[in-house]
Amino acid sequence: MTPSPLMDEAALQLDNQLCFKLYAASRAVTRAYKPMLEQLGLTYPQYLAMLVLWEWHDTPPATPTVKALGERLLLDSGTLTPLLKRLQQLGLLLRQRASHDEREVHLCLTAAGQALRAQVLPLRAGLLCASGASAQELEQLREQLGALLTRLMALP
Amino acid sequence: MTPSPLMDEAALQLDNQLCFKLYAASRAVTRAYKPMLEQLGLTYPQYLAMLVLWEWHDTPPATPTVKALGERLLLDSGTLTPLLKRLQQLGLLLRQRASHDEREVHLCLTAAGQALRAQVLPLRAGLLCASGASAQELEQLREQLGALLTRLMALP
DNA sequence: AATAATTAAATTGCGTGCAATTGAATGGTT
DNA sequence: AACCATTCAATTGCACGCAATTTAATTATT
Repeated sequence: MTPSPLMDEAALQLDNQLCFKLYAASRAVTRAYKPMLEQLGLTYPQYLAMLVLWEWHDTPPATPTVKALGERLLLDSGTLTPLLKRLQQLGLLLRQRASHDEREVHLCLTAAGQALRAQVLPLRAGLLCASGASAQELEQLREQLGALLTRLMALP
Repeated sequence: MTPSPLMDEAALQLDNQLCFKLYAASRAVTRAYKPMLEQLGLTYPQYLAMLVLWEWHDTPPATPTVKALGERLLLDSGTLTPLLKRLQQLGLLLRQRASHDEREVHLCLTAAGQALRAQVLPLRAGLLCASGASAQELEQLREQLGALLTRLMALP
């Protein structure tokens, strides 16, 4: 019988830390995405931002604000502003002030930004597949992470 | 019947991305640790480094090298060197060149570094407990992440 | 022994994350 | 209308992560 790793000294062993596994797995996934993202010329957070913009390009808001994107990715303007400037310099999107509310900056995919999407699906196909994990297993993990995330977001 | 999120256009929706859930959950956990870590005066990566040093202080290597710590945390010297310098400035450890091999830098906990450990257990008690997740659920998630991590590390 | 190859840290440069502040624009109140 | 509070981006400062290079020390080869 294995004693619960949540009690006593074993509680502080690195291998018993969910937090470390999460931290390490997240970086390992980023590393796994690296070869694919180099093909696209994107960093990992830039790719996530593009995923959202592609998704919203189909079902509005077609040109979301920085704030809306930030709420989706759980990132603030301190992170997003420089990231979006780089995506703009890559020619993938435009950042334009809303005329009806000069505080807002709307993000508008360029033709190149839209076209890039087509390159992703084939590249992505070989990715987690290469990890050797089953689709079912990955989906289960994703759902559990979603549940944890929901609880953590309700905390403070 | 829900179609598999690994096929067609839905494959690129953010909510279907394991990678995003992992990325977001990892940052959310770091956020959840924040109040506790402020009590300790540590950042999250610094805390993970201390966890390893505390663990090894009991069962050797008592004074591991930067390389050994890096292999444990999956971090390189580019990240660890400045982090360890900060821990040294906090008075928690010493960095000293090995006399038998001047390339190696060994990490030696100070009395203050060892003493800090006692503060962690009580603080940690209220943490994931506050997340509302069961210990069983967290342990299952940790094991699945470990399995994914193992596969991802075998990749390139 | 001299040279080449390897190894361990440190350094450099860039792109996040995030707290905190700033600045401009809007909305609400009196 | 004047004032106040709120909101949205941008900015600043600091600490990671990580690729790439550098430096110094050790080991392997010849």
